[in-house]
Amino acid sequence: MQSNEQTIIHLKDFFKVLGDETRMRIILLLRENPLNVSDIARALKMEQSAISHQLRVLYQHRVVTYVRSGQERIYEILDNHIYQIIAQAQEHIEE
Amino acid sequence: MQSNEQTIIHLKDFFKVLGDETRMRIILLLRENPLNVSDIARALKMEQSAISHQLRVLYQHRVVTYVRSGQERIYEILDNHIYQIIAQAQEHIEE
DNA sequence: TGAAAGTGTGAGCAAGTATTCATATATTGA
DNA sequence: TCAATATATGAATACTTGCTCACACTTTCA
Repeated sequence: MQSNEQTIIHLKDFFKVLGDETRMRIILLLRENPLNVSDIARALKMEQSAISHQLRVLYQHRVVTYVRSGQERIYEILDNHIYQIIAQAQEHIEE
Repeated sequence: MQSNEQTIIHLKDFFKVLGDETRMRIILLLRENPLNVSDIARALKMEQSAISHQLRVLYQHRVVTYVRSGQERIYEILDNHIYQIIAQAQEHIEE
């Protein structure tokens, strides 16, 4: 396991993205299936704007991507590998 | 993979702890071997107080523990499983 | 007992961040 | 083209957080 300066920055940035309740909820929600912004907002009972802001963070950090469908954007997880990490964290927590 | 309210809170809290540069440095530093507070501060070129504050966060979240040795506290990682999670995150990032 | 060394801790401050509000942009369909 | 719908975005604000400073606490040893 390497741990130079760049790696450390990338690691903490990655974990920081997961270290927010709203973003974590979005990630877990998208495990079921892709959803558009309004559906996510409704599911989490939050404003569309707040979700949109967080989706941007997730997009910029390559956690999610989206496909257009008319005027909607259907967001989905870019790489399901992230759920392995979350599952491992969950195991770790439950000890 | 379960994802009720409590689980989500625990997950984001766990990731939030890892989502800080200083704490990540400490964690990676302690992979080599246990260290006391002064040594950690010296290694990271930071003030003892700042390290002490962060060690408390790591301790409260059960990432590290310590043994007394005279007036020193030798900190060590509580569960090495955490390095598996970090390694997986690193793989994820490098894609 | 008293000084020294190692560490912990509370207050304060500066920087970062998540949300809301208002509004802009983009797409569709009439 | 124009209204309606979906989403994005900038500004403002409240909240969080990491660090420093000053000092308290603890242990050791002379």
